[in-house]
Amino acid sequence: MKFKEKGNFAERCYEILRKVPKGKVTTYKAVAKKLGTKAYRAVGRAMNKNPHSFFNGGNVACHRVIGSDGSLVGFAHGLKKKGEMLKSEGIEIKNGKVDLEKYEFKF
DNA sequence: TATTTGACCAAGA
DNA sequence: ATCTTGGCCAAAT
Repeated sequence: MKFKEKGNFAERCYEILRKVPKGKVTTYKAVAKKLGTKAYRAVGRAMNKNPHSFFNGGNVACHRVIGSDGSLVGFAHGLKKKGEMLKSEGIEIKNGKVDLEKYEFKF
């Protein structure tokens, strides 16, 4: 009984993102690792789709996900917007980057 | 079914 | 420090 359950992967990502408290951020790598995979890219791609975005009535903080380097890699509505949102949550951004040491939320 | 893509990452030049 | 290359995995086309 091997159920591939494709599509479940993305759902998992959203669940994890929901666990990230306000004022904290996580990295694609961390999420992928949590899922027990190395599909960093797949995670980000799932965010791009983000069926649970705030605009869709969901509550997945896709903007709290950043690169392992602390950079705001990308955002569906523009990196600029992403930075603003993070600042609004109390996260300090320096030179377009976030201090992972301070704001990275560990599961 | 096969190919391409993507909000990544690490290493090399 | 920046740019390029290769590798990784899942979803889209």
